Formats: sequence, structure tokens, C-alpha cells
Amino acid sequence: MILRGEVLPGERLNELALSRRLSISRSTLREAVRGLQQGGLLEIIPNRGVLVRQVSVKDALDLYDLRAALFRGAARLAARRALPEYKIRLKHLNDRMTEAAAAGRFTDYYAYNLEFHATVLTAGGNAPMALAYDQAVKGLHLFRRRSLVHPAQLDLSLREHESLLTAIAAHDVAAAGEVAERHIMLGRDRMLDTLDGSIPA
Amino acid sequence: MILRGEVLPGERLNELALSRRLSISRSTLREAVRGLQQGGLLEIIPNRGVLVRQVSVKDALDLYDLRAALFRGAARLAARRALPEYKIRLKHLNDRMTEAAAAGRFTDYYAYNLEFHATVLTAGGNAPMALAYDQAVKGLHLFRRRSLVHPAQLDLSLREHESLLTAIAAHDVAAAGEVAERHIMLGRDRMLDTLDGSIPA
DNA sequence: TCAGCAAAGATTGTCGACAATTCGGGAATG
DNA sequence: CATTCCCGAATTGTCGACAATCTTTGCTGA
Repeated sequence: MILRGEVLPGERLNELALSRRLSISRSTLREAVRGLQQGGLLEIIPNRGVLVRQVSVKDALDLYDLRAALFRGAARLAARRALPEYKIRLKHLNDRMTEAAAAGRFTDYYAYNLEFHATVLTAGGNAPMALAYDQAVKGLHLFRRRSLVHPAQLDLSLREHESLLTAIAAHDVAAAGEVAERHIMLGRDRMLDTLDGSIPA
Repeated sequence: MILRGEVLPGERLNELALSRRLSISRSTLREAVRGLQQGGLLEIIPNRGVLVRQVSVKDALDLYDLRAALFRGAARLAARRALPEYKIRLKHLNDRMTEAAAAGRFTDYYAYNLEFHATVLTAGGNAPMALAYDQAVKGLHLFRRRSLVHPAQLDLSLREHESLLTAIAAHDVAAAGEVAERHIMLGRDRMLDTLDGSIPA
């Protein structure tokens, strides 16, 4: 519900109402809520209730830095192992993204993009790292309901993916790490650019 | 209790007994447990109960890789900002560690070491990154009750800290990142070495 | 008109009980 | 003697209720 935007950041959750809506008891709901808090999606203020986490610009920038560090690490691991199945899968996903971009299907592009990144994490074979990355991405989701995709930047992004999968396939640990890190940081810059045109929160 | 070793990895927690021991109700305990699960300290098997997480050698190696990626990221951020207060603090902590090492007070050394690393994370000014790092360290705690400190390796570790704080103080982002990453990975190697002498789990 | 206070209402924190599921042991069978 | 089935005990999952706390509303007085 949070990631789908059915409850908005900053909104306060009424436990009784929500438990009724989900047809579960308050105890069960509260258990779930405690888990989500640790995951960073909710903020709990004692005796005041739970809020959907507000992600400020500063928070979002932090999450980008965190993502960059994790993505670099995962890309290095993926390049070290360089398992064939993931090479194929990454190539496949990037092809799909290229198609989607050419056809103007930005929603598909966005979904494939997420999956491409997730696959790099999987290819790294480090579950805790993948989990931390997921949490960061989820936090970023809360920042703005999907930051706009600028068509002019898609080509660049696709080329970055291309370099990354080439480096991984070539067992080039250092290159994979650098490309991966730069890719996220460029995404960070793009986010900042699109933000300049709107209200800085 | 988990970090203090009062409940051992793999052990199954009896909710009723534990709630009585802590003088709280089962509901309250369960809420806390759900939070700890997300933090990675507990594993919950539906209808079978909660177990203290078992950390295998593979898991520990993963956590070291994760720590390395995060520590590198934080060191780079710390070097970028290079706030004077943290330079002083890091210097102070490393001096204390040197003293403790010379006097053979290994428990103190260990505590200062943890604090030194935590301070680097704080100096980076990235809260989500610090949180992820903390979780990884906690997971590592579960691996072996404090991996033995080999006196011969203390000097090396201290010199690494020295290089790190020098690089941070000098605003040298790249050097700080490299030193930080190598420091954790050397710790990983040390862990593997001490492991060879015992039973590989 | 507005600040301060008090009572009423709403919401969260905690609890114990009941239902559902799993675990352990003993009897029956091949 | 080993194996399977079944029953009772133990443990987890879910629930609704009560207590504690906070928020809102209305009143009083300056």
C-alpha cells in the first residue's frame, strides 16, 4: 500500500481503521507495522502513532550515495563470478529496455530498469547486500512517485548499462565497479536536475 | 540478549517463557521480535517459532563484503566533508587504541575499534548508510563470539587506521575510500586465517 | 478577542484468553 | 522389532478488551 501510494508520506495511520480494512486484528497489524519500521518505510513515534516516512531531499541524496556504494560492491562481485546465466539475463533485459525506450513505453522501461539492477545484485550472490539495496530503493520510491524519465537521458542510461554488462562479462572487477557507481551517481544528478524545476522540499 | 550471547545462534525462543522472564506480555514481545527479524538478528518460521539467526561462513564472508562496500562509501563521504570535530575524534580514538594495544588491554582495544569505525560512519553524515553498516556488524557478532585478536596484527590494523584518518583529514576522497575498503577486506582475511585452525562450519 | 485550563473523545499501549498448528510419545499393526 | 497412526501436550497465531496517553473541544476569565 505504501509503495503503491495508497497511503501518502507523512500520513498518519489509524490502527483500528486499518485493521478493520484489512480484516485482521490490531495485534496482527501492529506486528506487521513493527517489521516495516525496521525496513525504513514507517516511522513510529511512541504514544503518537505510526507515520509513513517522509523522505526529504537530503534523505534522498543519502539514499543515492548508499545505493551507489552497494551497487558498486555488487557489480564487483558479479564481475568476479561472471556466471553465464546472468550475462545472458542482463543482456536480455537491456535489449528489452532498448526496445521499450524506442517505442516510448516508459512504464515498461522503468520496470525493466528496476529488474536490471536487481539482477546485478543477484549476480553478485550476496544476499545481505541485495537486501540493503532493496531497502534503499524502497526508500527512494517514497521520495517522489517515480521521478520523471527524460527521454533524452535514456540513451545515456542504456549505454551505461551496456558498459556495465560488458565489464561484468569480461571479469573486469574494477571497471564494473566504477561504471556501476557512476551510473547511480548520474541518476542522482538527473534527479537533482528534474528537481530544480519544481518546489525544493 | 542476542548480542551478549545470552541466547545462542540456532536456539529457539519460547515466547511464553521469554515474555515472563522480561515481565511483559506475549503480544508486546512478539512486536519486538518482528522488528528484530527485519534487522536480521532473528529468523521466523511460521507456526514453528523464532530462531536466533545462524551465521554460516558464507554468510560472514558476505557480511564482510557488504561492510567493505559501506565503509568505503562512508570514508569517501567523510573525506569529502572532513569536519574538524571528527578528525580530532578519530585521532583521539586511534591514540586510545594504540595505548590499549601496548598495554595488552584487548577488550578495550576491541571497544575502541568499534567506536572508531562507527565514528567514520557518523563523519560521513549518511544515516541510512550508518544503519546498514550497523546491521552488518551485528550480523557478524552472531558469527563467533568476538573473533580472537591476534596481537601481531594489531600494529597493522592501527597503521591502516592511521592512513585512513590522514586521508580523511587531507580531503583525499579516493585514498580514503581505498584504504577503508582494504582495511575491512584485510579483516576478512584475518577472520579466515583464524578460522582455518578451527572447525569450518 | 485571546490565552489558559479542564473535560470529553479518540488513539495507542498492554494484557490475558481462545483457536489453530505443531511436536512428542505410546499403542496398534505388519 | 520396526513402522505407522493417533492422541495429548506444548507452542504459536489471532483476537477483543481494558488501561494509559494524547488530541480536540468547549468553557472561563482577563
